[in-house]
Amino acid sequence: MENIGKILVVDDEADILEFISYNLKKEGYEVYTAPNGKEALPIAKKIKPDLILLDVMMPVMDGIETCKRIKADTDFDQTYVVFLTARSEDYSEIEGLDAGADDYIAKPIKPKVLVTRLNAILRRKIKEMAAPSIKVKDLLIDRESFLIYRGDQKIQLARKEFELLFLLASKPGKVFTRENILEKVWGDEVLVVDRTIDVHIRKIREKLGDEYIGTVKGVGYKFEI
Amino acid sequence: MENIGKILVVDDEADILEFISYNLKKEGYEVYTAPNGKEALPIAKKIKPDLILLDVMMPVMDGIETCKRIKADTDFDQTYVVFLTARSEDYSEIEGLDAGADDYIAKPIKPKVLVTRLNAILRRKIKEMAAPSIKVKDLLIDRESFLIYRGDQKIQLARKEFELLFLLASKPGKVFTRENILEKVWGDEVLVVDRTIDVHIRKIREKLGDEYIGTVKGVGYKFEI
DNA sequence: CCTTATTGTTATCTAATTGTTAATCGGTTT
DNA sequence: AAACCGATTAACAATTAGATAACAATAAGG
Repeated sequence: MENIGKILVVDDEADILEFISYNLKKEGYEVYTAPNGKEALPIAKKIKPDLILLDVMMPVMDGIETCKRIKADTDFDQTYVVFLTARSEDYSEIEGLDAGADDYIAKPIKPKVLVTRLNAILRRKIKEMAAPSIKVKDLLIDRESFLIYRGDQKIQLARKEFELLFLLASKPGKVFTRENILEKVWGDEVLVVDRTIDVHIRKIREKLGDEYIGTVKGVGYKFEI
Repeated sequence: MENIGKILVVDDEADILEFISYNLKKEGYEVYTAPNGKEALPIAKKIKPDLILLDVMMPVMDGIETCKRIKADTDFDQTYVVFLTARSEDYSEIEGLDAGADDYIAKPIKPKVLVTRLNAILRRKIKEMAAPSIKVKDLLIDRESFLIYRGDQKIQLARKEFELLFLLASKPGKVFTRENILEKVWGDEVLVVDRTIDVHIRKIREKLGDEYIGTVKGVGYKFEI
């Protein structure tokens, strides 16, 4: 699996650290760990993680304090912070929000929930940072206006169609498997059947012509160079 | 987080300085500090802050005096000054007004209040500095008179309708999400439901015709080029 | 204080988008 | 040539988002 992001996990219990770490690595994340807030900060400074997963209750420096320091540091403008909170400590939700956390995950942690939530958060992040427009062949695919320009012709695609084309066009020539596409365009919360993608591909071809999207039988689709 | 403005905070108490600084940075402001009026002036000269947050009671050079000097300097035409005043020192309100302050915040400071007030002030500032009128298609959208001119026809929009149209027209073609619109037109203190935007869009379309504002389903609205 | 205009909410209707299914096609394999 | 495979395509169904109208709350002006 490709490299999809760096995550720093901070928790004082070695078991939990390993459990989370294992599950995230399996997912393809680059995982770093720290046993408390104090040690976490310099590590974070160095590796610039995309996301920091922070236990609220820790010795030395707790999650709230760590989060505050992270959010106060402009180096971490691009870093998401997610709290791990025991369900009983729901007071932390208030404090945590105040400290600037971006999301919460309640303990006990289920691997599926963990991975799903983090995927969702990081996908959002990637989208926000994505280039607003792509130029390929004679097309300009423009996120600002959600239009495809071909010469002075404007072509309007439906939202999903647009996202799908945008994905393929973001790496012309690369074959995206249906699994890929599903994950990136639909997100893993949603469950749709494979054929749905084919149908959307067809709609795009109808609107743009057949010359842009190629089929690689048994593998997936790609934007033709 | 985007860069939304530069703020210079001037106070002789290091604790307060840090407290304010932290809360404003969290909000995305670029924050500078100074311990008194005398030191504040050269810093202000250099960084040209959008807003100066000024404690009234300070050694070396107090807030009133500092404010007078700032307001006397044409370099700071564009700079807002907000006083921090202890509730008991209400006399300062008179003096402060006299010195040309734009607003007051009473100590003890609550982070929410601080941030909300400054956001409001700076939003107002941004609006005031924005181009007073926009020409798009056959429309002249004029802030001075809050009127829309089409040829020699004058069209009157309600305030919110005007602001909304003005926003969309400020970047013709760009799609604004409802979230975008809410933030820019309503501001984050107010909470209104998404449909409200739709209704305002409809009102604008009623008054101007359907050809100006386009809908991008699942995304938002845009001013049609 | 009353009236009116503005602003905001809600429920219903409509149309576009999105998703499913199944028949069909074209190429490959046996 | 028959069976097989995955992709294409058309037709249809489900879902969702937005338009709209009618109404309620709030603010502004006389």
